[in-house]
Amino acid sequence: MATLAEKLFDSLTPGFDRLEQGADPVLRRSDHADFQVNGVMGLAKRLGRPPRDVAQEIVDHVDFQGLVDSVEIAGPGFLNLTVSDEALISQLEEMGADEALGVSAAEKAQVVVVDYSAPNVAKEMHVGHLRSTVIGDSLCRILEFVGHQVLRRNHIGDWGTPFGMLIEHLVDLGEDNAVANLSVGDLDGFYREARGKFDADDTFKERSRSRVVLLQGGDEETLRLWRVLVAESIHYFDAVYEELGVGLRETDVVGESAYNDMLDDVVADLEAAGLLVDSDGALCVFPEGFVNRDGEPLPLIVRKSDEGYGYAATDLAAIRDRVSHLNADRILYVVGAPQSQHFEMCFAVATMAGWLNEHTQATHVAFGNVLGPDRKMFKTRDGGTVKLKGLLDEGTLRARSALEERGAEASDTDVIAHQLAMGAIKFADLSTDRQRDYVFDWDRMLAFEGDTGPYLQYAHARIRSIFRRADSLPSGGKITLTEPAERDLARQLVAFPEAIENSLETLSPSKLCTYLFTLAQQFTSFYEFCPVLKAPDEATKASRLELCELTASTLRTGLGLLGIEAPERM
RNA sequence: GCGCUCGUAGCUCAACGGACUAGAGCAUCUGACUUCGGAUCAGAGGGUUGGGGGUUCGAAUCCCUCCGAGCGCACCA
Repeated sequence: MATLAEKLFDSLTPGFDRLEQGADPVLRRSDHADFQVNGVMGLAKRLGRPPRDVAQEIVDHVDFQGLVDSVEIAGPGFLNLTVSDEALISQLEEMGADEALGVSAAEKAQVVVVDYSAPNVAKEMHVGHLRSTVIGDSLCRILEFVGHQVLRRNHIGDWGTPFGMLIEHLVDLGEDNAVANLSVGDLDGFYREARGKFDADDTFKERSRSRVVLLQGGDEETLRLWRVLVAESIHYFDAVYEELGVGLRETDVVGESAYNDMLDDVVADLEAAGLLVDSDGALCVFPEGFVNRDGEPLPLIVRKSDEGYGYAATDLAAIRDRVSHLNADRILYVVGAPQSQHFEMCFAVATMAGWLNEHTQATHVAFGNVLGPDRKMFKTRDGGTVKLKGLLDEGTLRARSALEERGAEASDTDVIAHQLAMGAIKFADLSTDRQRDYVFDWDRMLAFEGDTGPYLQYAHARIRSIFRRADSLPSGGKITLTEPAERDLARQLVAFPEAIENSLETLSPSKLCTYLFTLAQQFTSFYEFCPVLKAPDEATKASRLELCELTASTLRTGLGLLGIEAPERM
């Protein structure tokens, strides 16, 4: 269905086209009216005419067909549009009848590969994985919501030299013992012990090195041991995803090792394209525009001088595979900002090789670091990395005690505490612009006041509470907008599709967060001023119940797209 | 040194080249409880948008320059 903004845009177009074909009205939401048109000034300038005259001429030639109550020419040449209540109401009714709440499906459904989370085998997931996992998950949900086919890819670190020492450590412990060890979830302990022996014990170091050779050589027994490590780790990751409520499954895991067999082909392709240069024994591609410290061309090292492959080769193989076998139209990499140069180089090389082109695009969806309250990298008190699992558990504990303090209404405190905690953590993360570093602060995100996940969940729970007390449920009653608070709420409700569109365009769930917070705020204001169950008459009550229903579904749907649950009560 | 990202209220953040008051949230202060859930609402104070130039009818936003922060810059991912 068409959004209100689209309808207004369409009625404005003839007025602008008369004066200049294709001129953009630059229609925006406004504080001064419902919408404002900013395009007149630019157009007037191009025509060399006084802006207010142009504005008047446009107004004279536009038929809003009842969408607009008043058009006012303001300031240097703005058009302020006040939308008619009838238009707002019919928009709300369309929205209510639409499962997608007015969000139209993408014009062309694309195959979108979203690469996110990517923890390392035999290493604990830490805060660094939180943003990738949470942002990636939300983007997947939003993309699917508008009809794209999303392929989630968990590019786990399951290959490379550290596996020599890890496998040898596993052998030392004895397999059963090691598995028991790992399944407890103490992956860091396992890794640290292996590392410790590797640094301290020359024999162990030597064994590790030969083990790497065996692994790369495809030795069956070594591979079997490696698979044990990988399987145990994935099992552990799954538990974390489950707790976090993220849609990543074991079938989404396509780790680095999955590309081993394709690396030679990557080299062959690049060689055939004449891109490979031998530099100190390493096979490199030198994409234009990248220089090192000394101003010399910077290579992307495809094959190291020891003939081994590094992560650049794997990343290139992944692009090649995703384009040619998965038929991806788009590939998103939800990976930290520090890697941006690496991805720029990979994308440049992939473009040179012809894997990426105007039909298939790769985008690095970069995000900033997680900082502690001291604005430094978030670490534990003794300087260690913060384990993700511990963080999630702590959040749940904190949420539970907050619930108990307030005398929770719900009986299943454990479930609610968990939903609140995950909502708080995710919302805090998602609501900050991706690019920026973000400050992790329990007190703020779980304060349950202000711009937080729990505030949104609370707004939703309150609406559900009204329905529990109501003798009749919303049943498509006629909506009327008399109070200002009703009108403000209506205006915000119909803007939902714009919020989704905006999030998608910028690949920033934070836009959706802002929208939902404003919606929740406007709802609570409405709730304060407009009694629903004690409305002055039955018609008003029915109308307000409709507004409640629409708000509840919008909140539930919006939170769902962020990966946040909307409990019935709390 | 080069490159990328960024600098907005005491703190955490918005603002797609647009307006008469640069917005929210937290914190502070003032009101509102016989409450459809006060985890709330209404209101107040708080800003030369890091500094300086420029482009523009109009700049937090674009360009230049300086200052400051973080990250990256050849065989680790």
